[in-house]
Amino acid sequence: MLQVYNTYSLEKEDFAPQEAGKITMYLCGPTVYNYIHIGNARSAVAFDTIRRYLEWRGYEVNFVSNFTDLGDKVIAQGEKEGLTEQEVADKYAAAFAEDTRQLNIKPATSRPRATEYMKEMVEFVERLLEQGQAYEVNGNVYFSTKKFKNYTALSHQNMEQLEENAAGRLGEEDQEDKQDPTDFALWKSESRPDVVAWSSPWGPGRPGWHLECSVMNDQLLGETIDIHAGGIDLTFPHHTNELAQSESYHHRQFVRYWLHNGFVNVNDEKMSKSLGNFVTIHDLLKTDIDPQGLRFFLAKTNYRRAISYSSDRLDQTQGELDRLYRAYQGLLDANAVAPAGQVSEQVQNQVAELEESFIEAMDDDFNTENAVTVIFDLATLANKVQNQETATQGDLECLANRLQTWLGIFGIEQLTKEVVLTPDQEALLAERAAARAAKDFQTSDAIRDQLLITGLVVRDSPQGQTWELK
RNA sequence: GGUGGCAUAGCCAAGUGGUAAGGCAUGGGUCUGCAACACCCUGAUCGCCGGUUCGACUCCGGUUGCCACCUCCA
Repeated sequence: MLQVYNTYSLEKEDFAPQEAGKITMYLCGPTVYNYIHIGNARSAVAFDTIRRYLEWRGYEVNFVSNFTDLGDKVIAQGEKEGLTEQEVADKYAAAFAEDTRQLNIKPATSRPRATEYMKEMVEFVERLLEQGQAYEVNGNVYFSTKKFKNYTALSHQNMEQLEENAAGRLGEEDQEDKQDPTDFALWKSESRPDVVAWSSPWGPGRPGWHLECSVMNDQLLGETIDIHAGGIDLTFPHHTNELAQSESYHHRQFVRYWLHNGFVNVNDEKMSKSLGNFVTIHDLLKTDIDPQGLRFFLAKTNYRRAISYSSDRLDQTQGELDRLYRAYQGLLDANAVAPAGQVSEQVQNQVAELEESFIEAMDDDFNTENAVTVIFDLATLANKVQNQETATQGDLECLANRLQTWLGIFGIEQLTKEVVLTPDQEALLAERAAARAAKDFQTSDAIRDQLLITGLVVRDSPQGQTWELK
């Protein structure tokens, strides 16, 4: 039985979607005003991994994730780069697509943009006004938090505390307009002449930051969705306000399971733009790192746990992944010379046992640490079996298949590395093979060192030389 | 101040009452002409104090340190 930790209840709960076999899932996507950093990518990777697991378990997942393509940050970036809001959004949406492609994140079922839902957002606000949940002042529309019961249920905050904190930082304008310091904007008037604004019954303006997610959920997934995901920092105020809006609008449960991912830390601090301790995926991928190593680094830690980022840790993870690559490659190599035959009962049983463990781990709120342990157990088994003369092609294929499947859930799908040899390397390898045949080990060892300098690790086996990129 | 979370070997980390999974690194061994790969072996009493219990990393109380949210933020 799959269990997930619900931020709303602070407990692991049995997971059952509204409709058997189908899951509606929404992930809060980025504001497209800049390149994403490792922390942003973690959220995308974590929930992509969860999605892949759910799909492997047979669910059909309708996965919606948005782009916020308006707002102060987009405007400010536009001024900095001399671009319009639209141009900024397009540029960084494209960059997001490229970064996430390299991290092998599956495209969302739908990727809506806020500006595509202006009409619906205005209608949404109108209805909240009609219902008396909101009020309009000077072209701004605010949501009355006090008129929504259990406003703090998701964030587990204390309403009095929240009010006290909010009161202490109200701007002048807010002070005049807001009836209560905890009220939040559904619509903000915009009168600056050179800034994009949308028309509304309350005059030109822009939607409040939480509105788009409520509206897109409503439009694309329905009144009640199964999973709503995002970073833990979104719990308050973003998700709190979304929930308040949507449930006020529909008068029914908005989200069945709230899932929140932990941060990527640098020196025990949250990676963030404001602290300046961030590394963008865009820059990182320019280096010679293996994108899959980065993906594995982000995916192998349970989504709720904090990840400490450092290049040393990234390297360590790469070493782990390389071991898995080698196990897989070994299976393929062995398969080429193994006798044909069905999978043996022993291998079948061992693999079945491992699969049970794998599922048990992932069913426990996506315990990826334990799932990875199972993958390593499988790799060890694969390494042993491929060295046995009795191994059949059926055995090897069975093991390779499982390794591929489970790593695939983690988003690691390219398990073999295509090595393109330079003419020099080819010549050296041929020369070395000849030297070895002549038992001229001094020459062959020298050539091995030479090849290592060119980035090629050469190994000898009974079948001859093998090589891989360093 | 309020709220949520974390603290296990050099590093990453599993484990919620019965004498501490796994990976990386280290050291030793087998294999190898040598090496690499692979395989085998090798390490911690679980932040601290107290309590409950036949027995606690695991429950309870306290304490220390760290992080996050309460303002935009994955």
